[in-house]
Amino acid sequence: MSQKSPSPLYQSVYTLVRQIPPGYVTTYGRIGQLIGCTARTVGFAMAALPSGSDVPWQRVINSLGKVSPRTDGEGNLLQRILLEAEGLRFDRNQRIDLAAYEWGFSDLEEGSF
DNA sequence: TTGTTGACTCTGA
DNA sequence: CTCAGAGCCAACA
Repeated sequence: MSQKSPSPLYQSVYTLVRQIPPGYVTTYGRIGQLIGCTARTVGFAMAALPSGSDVPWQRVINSLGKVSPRTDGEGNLLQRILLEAEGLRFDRNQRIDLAAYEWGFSDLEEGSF
């Protein structure tokens, strides 16, 4: 059952995002460095992500700790709702405290304090 | 093949 | 801290 549509690179992104536990978030750049690509490529993979997928794309945010202004429009709003349901805390400017919620891929990235 | 676009990040002011 | 510009890689026509 090989999936032909998406590139192997995309699968790497999705697989990595699936490893994110509930209540935690990560940034595009972090994933990009782990898979060996730039943040733009990671965001591109997310954009190609179909609705109803098993990938918690909602836990993927930008380095600013905020949801990205998707082209869909209401997508960023949905992301905020989903993250709040996970137990995350949003700032007055809809910003998340990465220092408390950013997941460092403990299983893949050792150390990190 | 080239050119454009995109859910980003970095550096400078 | 915020705002603005440039760089980056990958997919699509």
